[in-house]
Amino acid sequence: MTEAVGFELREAGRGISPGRDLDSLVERVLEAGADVFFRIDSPLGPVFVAVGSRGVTRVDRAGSEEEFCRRYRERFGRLLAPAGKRDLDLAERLAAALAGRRVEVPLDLERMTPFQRRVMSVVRGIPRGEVRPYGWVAREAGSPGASRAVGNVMARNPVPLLVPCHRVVRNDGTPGNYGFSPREKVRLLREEGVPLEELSGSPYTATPNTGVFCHTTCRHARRIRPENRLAFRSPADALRAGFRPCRVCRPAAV
DNA sequence: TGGGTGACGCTCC
DNA sequence: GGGAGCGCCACCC
Repeated sequence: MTEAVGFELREAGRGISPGRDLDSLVERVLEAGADVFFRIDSPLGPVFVAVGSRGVTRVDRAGSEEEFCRRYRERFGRLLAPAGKRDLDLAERLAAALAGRRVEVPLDLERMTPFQRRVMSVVRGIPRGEVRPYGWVAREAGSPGASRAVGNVMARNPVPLLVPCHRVVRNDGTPGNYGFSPREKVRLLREEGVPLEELSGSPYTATPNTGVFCHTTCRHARRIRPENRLAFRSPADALRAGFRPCRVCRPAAV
């Protein structure tokens, strides 16, 4: 079981006492004055995950343990101690969340601005296998037109995979950039079953049967049979053709 | 405080 | 079709 999540069975650091999950880990974090880190296999390969008293603070690709701890200390001003056997439940939950499954994992985004937190919350809600454009994220976060600012937030996402910034793409349906490289973004999206070729150039899909148009990866759009599909390049085009936006994926403001 | 920056988006050519 | 140029917005220094 432990091998399945790639969790390192290392004894806990100084001051860490027994506990079963996040609540008890929180108590121990507060006692020890140090946050706790895990090394877990993920779709990005092995990553370090740091957890503080309020939740996950950082996900980063695994280099050396020393380097991760040093950078964490510089950025957060806190020490890191390796998680222990007692933290297996949380390690498994983290592994599931990193793999894109819907698992409750608290995030500590205290250091972010209100706009950044709204963006993170919107992006966190994009389901596996679906993508949304930067402009849509900006609108849903309450700042229509701030798509470039959304890109800035994504570029500094402290918890990649847990906040799936790889599911945010350009308005024209092309993948756009990614912190770990655009190729990595494409790979992650393919693994999640996103039809990138179909998406590029026709990011919106409608059907005359209902008069509704969706983001092409919306779960409703993906049920439309090929012979009933109409592709659109923009919400404006779909609206002009007389379609109304889907109430689930909200491709346009109503 | 204000100018520089950027994982964007739109228009023009 | 695709690249250049510029606007936009939030954030940083």
